[in-house]
Amino acid sequence: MGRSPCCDKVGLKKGPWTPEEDQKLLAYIEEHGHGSWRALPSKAGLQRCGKSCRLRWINYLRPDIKRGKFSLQEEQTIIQLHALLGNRWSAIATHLPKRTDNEIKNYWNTHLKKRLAKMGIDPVTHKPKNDALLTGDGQPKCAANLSHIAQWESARLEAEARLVRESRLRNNNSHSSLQQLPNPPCFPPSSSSTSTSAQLLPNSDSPAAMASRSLEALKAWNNGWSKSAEGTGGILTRGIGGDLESPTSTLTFSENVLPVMATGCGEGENSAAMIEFVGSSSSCEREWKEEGFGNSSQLPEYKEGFENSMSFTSHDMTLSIEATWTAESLRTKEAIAEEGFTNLLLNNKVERSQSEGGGGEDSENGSGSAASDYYEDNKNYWNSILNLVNSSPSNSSIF
DNA sequence: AAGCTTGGCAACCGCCTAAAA
DNA sequence: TTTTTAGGCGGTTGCCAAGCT
Repeated sequence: MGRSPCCDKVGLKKGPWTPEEDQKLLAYIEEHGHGSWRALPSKAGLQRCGKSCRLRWINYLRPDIKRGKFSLQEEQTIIQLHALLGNRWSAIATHLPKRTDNEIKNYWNTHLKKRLAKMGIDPVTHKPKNDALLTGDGQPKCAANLSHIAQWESARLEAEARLVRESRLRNNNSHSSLQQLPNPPCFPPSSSSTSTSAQLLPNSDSPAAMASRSLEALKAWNNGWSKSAEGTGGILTRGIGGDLESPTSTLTFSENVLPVMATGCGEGENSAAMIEFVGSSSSCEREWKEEGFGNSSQLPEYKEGFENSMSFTSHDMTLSIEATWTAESLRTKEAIAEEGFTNLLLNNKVERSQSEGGGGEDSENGSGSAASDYYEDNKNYWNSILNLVNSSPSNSSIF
């Protein structure tokens, strides 16, 4: 039962804006700022409701709007963030500063969604539609892991975003110019079985206390990473243990890993968050083994995909399919920057489906290839999402 | 050339949330 | 503490242009 629309008033104009109306609105805002949108139309001499003025300004008249075709990089960013955030267009738009949420939403609905669907990727779940790795009950075997990982990473990012925001508030609490970021909605979804950052950071506390606790929480989080990394031969592996444990998710941080980023958002960080899929990989691997694939060294396409397609340097493919990006992998960054992650991913899909062609999915015995590709794509896909987010502007209001 | 279909996009609508009263 | 209201968000609609028959 929301409020009645603000445009009920008779006599208010609806529909497309005329150049004259645009001019009036533009002139008024340039001179006075928009102030109260509700009061603006009468002050500006417009027969429109405030909401309509606001939309027109935000989506069209604002001077810092970039219009026209979306670049490959922008497409990639949208796809990646959509995989992580879903239809939260305003959050996605914060990573494309010159694009409006409406424009992104439209572009998704008219272009990207269809393109992904064409490629056989479910635009909602970002997973292959005809999943050859379905379990008996029709659930993708690794889907739950991916979902959990995304949820946990989201929670972590939320905490980081809060921390940054709160630190700034703390440091600049007298600066009214600081833009307030919107309070993030509860995320990850309620299905998440353990603590979320929302629980870690109760809203009732003062910003300073919250910042302090945020810091502690993040320290604990990151300490956990580094501690458990000891003895893993340089690959920092951490099950989300203790009170942050997720039953299915395992993330990995690496101190010396260089981020493979196609977006150009991040450059030179020494630490990049990367999903190692240790939990999911081993479970997937176990499942593959159970299905007669033996060990993962019998997944040549998987390894080849790492070495060629994404230029990974693999470590011990047999044990846990752990892989990391080393300095050698930097060429990947350049390659991807040229080719674009989206193309890389989507072309892989196309080529694969074409090569599988005619006979469709080899869902029986031949699923080794599909399984490995699926796994590889998941890893690549989500790693790149996380790298994207990790290298995003610190003031991004992603949540 | 005319009619029809499809795709793209601007704008609207309804709901939610947080702030103000 | 409760109610009201402005702003914001995501879903949807409807218009228009381009392409097709």
